[in-house]
Amino acid sequence: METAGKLDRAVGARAMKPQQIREAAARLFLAQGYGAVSMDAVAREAGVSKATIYAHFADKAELFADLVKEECARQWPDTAMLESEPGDLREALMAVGMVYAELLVSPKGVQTFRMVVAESPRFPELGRAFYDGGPRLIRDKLAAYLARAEAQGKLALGDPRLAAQQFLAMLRCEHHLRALTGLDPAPAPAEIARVVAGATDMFLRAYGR
Amino acid sequence: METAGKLDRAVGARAMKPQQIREAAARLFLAQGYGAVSMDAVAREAGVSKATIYAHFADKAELFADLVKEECARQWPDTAMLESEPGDLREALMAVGMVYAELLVSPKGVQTFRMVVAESPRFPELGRAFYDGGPRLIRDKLAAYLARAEAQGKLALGDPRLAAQQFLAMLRCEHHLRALTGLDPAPAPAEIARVVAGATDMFLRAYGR
DNA sequence: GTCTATAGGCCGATAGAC
DNA sequence: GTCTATCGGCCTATAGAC
Repeated sequence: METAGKLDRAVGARAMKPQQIREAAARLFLAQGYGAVSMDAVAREAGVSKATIYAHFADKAELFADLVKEECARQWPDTAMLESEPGDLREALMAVGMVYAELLVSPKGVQTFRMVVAESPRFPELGRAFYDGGPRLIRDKLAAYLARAEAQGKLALGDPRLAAQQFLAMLRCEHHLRALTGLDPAPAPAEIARVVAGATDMFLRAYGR
Repeated sequence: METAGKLDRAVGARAMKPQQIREAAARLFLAQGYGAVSMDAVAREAGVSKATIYAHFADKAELFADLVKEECARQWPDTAMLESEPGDLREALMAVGMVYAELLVSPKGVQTFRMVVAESPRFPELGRAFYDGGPRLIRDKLAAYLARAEAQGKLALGDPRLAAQQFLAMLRCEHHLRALTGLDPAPAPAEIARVVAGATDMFLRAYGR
C-alpha cells in the first residue's frame, strides 16, 4: 500500500507494525491467556500477517514473555509520597493504600496478576519481574517510611518490614480475591475506600502512639 | 484382559477406570494447566485409551471443571475449633492461622489457587466453588467466633466481618505471593509460624482488651 | 519488511470391532 | 466398557515472491 508506505517514512515510524503487534498481543494475551490465543488471532487483531510477527519476534513464547514483563514493569503506581519525610501518618497510609488497592482490583491489575500466576511455572522470569517490580518494591519503600516514622516517635513497631507486609496484605483483601476469581470484576470505589480505611485504622490502633 | 475383568467384578470396582482417569487428570491439570494438558497425555497417565475417557466424560472442559471443583471442595482445613465457645483467643487465632497459612503455601493449595485464578474467566463455576467453599466459609466462621468473643468482653471490634477479613488477609502474605509466582515454592514452616504469630499479635494489639 | 501460501504436527473427538 | 485406528481441524512456524 503506497500511502501507508509514505506515511511510514513521513513520520519515521519504522517501528509502527511492531508496535501494533505489541499492543494487539498484549490485549489478547492479558485477556485470554497464553494457551488460548493463537498467532493467527494476534495477526488479525494487529492487522498484519503472521509472517510479519515472526519477522520481529522469535516465537510465541518470546512475544508473550516480552509483553507480560513490560506490563509488570509499567503498571505500578507512583509511590513518591513514601520518599518524603513522614507527615500525617493516617493521611499517608490512606493515600498509598488507595492507589495500591485500586490497582489490585483494576482490570489491568487483575489480568496481569492472572497471567503471572498462571504462567510462572513455564515462564519463571515473569514471577521475578512481577514480584521485584511491584510488591517487593512497595513493601521496601513502605518499610523504610515506617521506620523513619518510628524514629520520629510516631509509631511503635517491632519489625518495620513485617508491619509493612501486614498493611499491604490487608489491601490484598477479599475484593482482590473476588476480582481474581471473576465473582466481582469491578468492586465499587466506596467499598475499596472502606477496606483501606479499615486497614489504616487497625494499623494505627496496633502500632500508633 | 481376563484377570483384570475378574478383579473388577471381584471387588465390585465398576468405577475403577473412571477413578484412574480422575486421579491422572487431576495430577496433570493441577500441575500444568488446562491448555497445556492433552487428552492423549491424560490417557497415557491413566493407563487407558482416549476413547475410554470420552465414555465417562463429555469433553475436556467437563473433565477439567469436575476435577478442579472437587479439589476446591476437598482441600479446606478443619475449622471445628471455631465452632466451640471462645477460650484463649491467642491460642485459637494461632491455631486457625497456622492451618490456613500452611494450606495457602502447600503444593496443592498453590496449584488449586493457580488453576482457579487462571481459568475462572472461561470456567466461572470454578471461582464460585473455590470462594464459597473456602475463603468465604472460613471468613464467616471466624467472624462469628470473633463476635462471640466480643460478646464475652474479650475484644472490642467495630465490624466482626471486617476484622476477620483483616486477620485472614494477613495470612495471605508475601509467602503466599512468592509461592504463587514460583519464587519460593516451599517456605520454611518456621517462617510461616513467624507470620502467623505476627498477625495474631497485631490483631490482639488492635482489638484486644 | 511485508505479504500469500503451505508445510508439518498435534489435538479433540469419534467410528467400529470386540 | 474398552480398545485401535483415524478423521478433520487448527496451530506454530517457514518458504518464497515482491
